[in-house]
Formats: sequence, structure tokens, C-alpha cells
Amino acid sequence: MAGAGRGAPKDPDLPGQPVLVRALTLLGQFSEQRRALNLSEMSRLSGLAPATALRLLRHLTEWGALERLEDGRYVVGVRLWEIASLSPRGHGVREIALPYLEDLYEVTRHHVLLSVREGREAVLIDRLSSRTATEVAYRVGGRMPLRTTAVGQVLLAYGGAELQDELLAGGDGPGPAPGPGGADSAGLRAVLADVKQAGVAVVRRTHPSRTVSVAAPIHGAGGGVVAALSIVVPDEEVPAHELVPLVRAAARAISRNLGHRAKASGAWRHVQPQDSSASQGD
Amino acid sequence: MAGAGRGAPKDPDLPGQPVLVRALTLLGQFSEQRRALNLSEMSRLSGLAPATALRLLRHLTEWGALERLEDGRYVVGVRLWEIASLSPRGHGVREIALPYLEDLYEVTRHHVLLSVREGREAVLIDRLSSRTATEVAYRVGGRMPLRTTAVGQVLLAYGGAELQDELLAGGDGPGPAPGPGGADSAGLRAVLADVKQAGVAVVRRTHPSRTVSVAAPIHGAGGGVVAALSIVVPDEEVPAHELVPLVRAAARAISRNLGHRAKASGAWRHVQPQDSSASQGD
DNA sequence: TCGTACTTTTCACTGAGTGAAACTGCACTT
DNA sequence: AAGTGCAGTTTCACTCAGTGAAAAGTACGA
Repeated sequence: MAGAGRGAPKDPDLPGQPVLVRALTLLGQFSEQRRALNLSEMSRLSGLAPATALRLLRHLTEWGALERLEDGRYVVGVRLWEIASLSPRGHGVREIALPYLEDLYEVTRHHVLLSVREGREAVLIDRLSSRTATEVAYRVGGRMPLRTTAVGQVLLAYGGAELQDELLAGGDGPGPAPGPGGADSAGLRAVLADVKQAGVAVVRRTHPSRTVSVAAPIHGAGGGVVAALSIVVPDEEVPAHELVPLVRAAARAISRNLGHRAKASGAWRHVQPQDSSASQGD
Repeated sequence: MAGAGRGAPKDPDLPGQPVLVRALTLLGQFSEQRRALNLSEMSRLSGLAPATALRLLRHLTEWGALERLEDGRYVVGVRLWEIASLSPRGHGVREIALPYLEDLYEVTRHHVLLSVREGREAVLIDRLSSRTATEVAYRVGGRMPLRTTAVGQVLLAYGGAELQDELLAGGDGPGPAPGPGGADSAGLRAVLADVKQAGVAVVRRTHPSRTVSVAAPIHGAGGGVVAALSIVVPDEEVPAHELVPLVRAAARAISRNLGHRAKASGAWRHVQPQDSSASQGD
């Protein structure tokens, strides 16, 4: 890029940023509640001078990353969506997992979710829901907290100690921090330990409605956990312990299809009786 | 960006490109058959110097547009997928259309496709397929030709004269040009006229397998055609004329949900008897 | 040990990118 | 009809972010 131009630094953080990062910052301004933005908004939100924002937006639009509505506002373009559909952790896992998610859905007729971890949150990759199932809080492409959701707990449990420390110490980005000094760290650690050794997370919620979620880890070819699968049912409609084997079986089938070779031996015998999976009120 | 550096222009086209465009060019190198690329490949394919490509790739990776595998190769990242899921013409239409696609799928148990136009091709936004349905040629996120597919013909028929001229004159990007001098222009024009006034396209194929596709246009709030919906069935299993009302009804329901107010009046009476929809061998 | 291929760092040079200011066009008010 | 305000766009002199060849580092196989 070029210099900070003639003018003095307007914003303490922004001026030194490379062009590319500035352009990505522009892209990052789009969100579920801001799907269409005009120049002034983009400029204001990103902290870029209008002239600069305009130039970058033009390049992005020309390439197809953005599209322009008749009223002049910018929206995310199909070209970008198309490239993004090549994301292995996005559409990639989805393509492989979908048939199994469908099986699970056909059998239970409740919500089936697939997520991956991105930073300190989970991203919902796909969701199958009948119109008659309970209300859902999350949108495909949206983010979910790691601490309080079943998929989140699975991803967190298998995400490595580093991530857990990070999350238990600091805030988990958006959303309220757990407490002043890291309130329920010990509790969460215990939950995660249970999840990890049971191979499932069970989370009970009362908030949007009374539900139970059961989630299991999906392993990639390298052995690491690359995604998590869960099923969300109205509480007390189906006993959770009946769902556990279903969810685990589906997750294992998907893992196998991703090239994961399950560890041989007695894990089977160990895990099965240890049915007391992690749980957390609300 | 900065100058062409010390060296003389290496490639006649590339050197003058702005940084942002170069970065987008890098993104554009990913394709279905190239989902993971290493530095040398990216550098070679994009025509950028390795050092330059590396710097840009680092920025893209840092932001999350790309992710790096253990072996050093780059793949499209979840962050990009997440932003892209906000694309109105991508996941946007999908979200609204999905329930209707599902209905269509439940009733017929055959392939149901949803596409939008992007330049001179169609992009497949979603596909519902039972495992027992006929084989499919296209992948979600992939491109389909406008001339030879039912959805393509719908998008083309409603895409304006400019687009049609463009496509009939020149090549349609990838894929073989129709013929030396624009072979079957007249034929295609007639087909498109039929499609437009019938409100459906019917295409018969023999190639991967014998199938009939029936497609109908989806209108947006502004009245323009924003997407096309189609159903693909094995030939002679279901008579095409039985599918036409199903597909049209679904397309209209989706249009209404997108805020389209159907033109009042006798279109109904006109269109219905004009059942001879467009068709094309292979 | 050498060879090859890929990745990363270095560095002197320079034009691509910068942003304040001016201008245009539109909507709404006085 | 003249005035006000704001979003979008263009201009332009300045300069530092970006450049790419070359060199150094790394990994793997013969």
C-alpha cells in the first residue's frame, strides 16, 4: 500500500494496516444483522476514509466478492460464496457428514447440528430441522459459544489445554465473561474432563425452551477432532441416554469417512459403562 | 501497493494490478480440483513472485480467509465461509427456499436444484438428493452451463437481451463454444422465447443418464428473476407435464416469500394451455 | 554427502495507495 | 425558489507500503 498519505494518522490503530488487511476488515463488517451496508456505514465501521473505502469496495465488487444493490448498498457476492464453498472445514465436512446427519434426522425428527471451532467460538456448519421441532437459537454460518453448548463443549474438551486455559482465563470474545475472576473454571474443567473421557457432551437448557443436547466429536484423518455433531430434543421427550449411542455412532461413521482410523482396543469397554456424561443446568 | 519493485515486469499482465486484486486472484486459484495449494502452486498459478504471494497468503491466513494445513498447503478458511454465508444470493435465497425444496423433494424423492446466475454461468446453491436418485453432475457451489441445463435456460431466458446476445455471440467462458460462427443461435433463441412465455424450461438429457429436468424462475422483490429451481427425474419415470405445476407452484411460493407480488390477471389462463415447454435433446 | 525443490528472509527502490478537500447530486426544509 | 445536509464520488500532491531478485534456510530422498 502507500503511505498514510498526506494527512496525519486519523485513527490510532488503523493507519498502518496493509491494504489487504483493510479490505478484509471491510468484509468483516458484514454480519447477520448487517447484511447490506452503504459506503458511509462501511467507512464508519471500518475506520477507513470514505475515499479509501470506496476504492477498496470497488475492487471487491469488480471481482465479485461483493455485489451492489440498486440502492447503492453492498452485499456479499456469490463469487465469494462459491470460493468459500471449497472450504474443507466448511462445506467440506458438510458434504461428507450430510448423509449421516440425514439418517439421524430421519430417525429422530429433531434438530441435528454440525459445527467446527473457529477461534474461541463454534461455527454452525449445518442444521437439519423439521418445521415442527423446537425453536432453534442458531443459524447456519452463525457462531455459538463454546462453554454453554453441547457441540461447544465437545470442541473445547478436545481443543487442547492451551485453548481451555485461554478461554477460562480471559473472556470468550463476545458474550459475557463467566465471572470476575473466572468464576466457574473448576466446574467447567470437570465437565470437560467428563466429556473427554465419555466421548459425549450432554447439555440441558431451559432458556429458549426446555431441551437436551447430545454432542459427539468427529475425528479427521490426522486423529484430531475437526467437528462436532449434536442432536437437540425437547427435554423429557426422549431420554438422553438413548440418544447417546445414536449420536456416537453417527459421529464415528463420519469420522471413518473422513479417513480416521479409530484407535483399536478396549476403549469400547471403558467408555460404554461410563455412561454418566457431562451435564450442565441451563 | 508499491512499485513493480526493482525488477522489470515479469508478466505482461500482472505487474500493474493493485494488491487487493492480486490477493483476490490468489483466492480465485482454488477450485474443486484444487482445494489445497502450496506456495509454489499459488505463485505459479497466479503469476505472482513467490515472496509476494507468501506475504499476501500470510495476511489472508492471519485474517482467516485461508487456513494452513500441517503440510504447509493453504485451504479456504471457515472465516471466509462464514462471511460468505451472509450472501443474499447464496445462503440468503437458500434459507428462504429450503422448506419448499424439501416439500418438493419429499413428494418426488428426486433431485431438487436451486441456482443463481453468476456472469455467463449458473452457480448451484443447493441440491437435495436421495441416495437412490439418478447420478448428478453438479456439486453445491459448482458452476453449470446456462445453455444446456434447465435452470440455466430459465436464468438465461429471463436474464435480458444483453446477456443472451453476449452468450450467443462469444463463448460462454469455460466449455466448448457452440460452433464456429454461433451455430444454433436461432434454435436457442426460440427455446428461450418458449421458456419465457411458458414460465418453465424442460430439458431432456441422455448423457450421464436419461433424465428430464423441469425448471421454473424465482422472482425477487424487485420483480426480476433472482434464481431458478429445478427438479431432475429419470426419463419416463414421471411424465414431465405432471412435474410442471409442482415446480411452478414451488417457485411461486418461494418468490412470494422473497417479497415478490405476482402480476395479477390472466397470465394464468394464457400459460396453462401453452404446455409445450422448451425441450432440447441431450 | 550431495542434490533438488519448496519455503522464508532480506533489502534497496519506487509508484500504488493515501486521505483531506473539493465537487456533485439528491432529498428534505424553509 | 433558495437553502441545508448528507451520501457518494473525484482530484491530486505526497510518501511509505509493497515489490521481487537474490540469498539463506529447511526438508526430503538418493
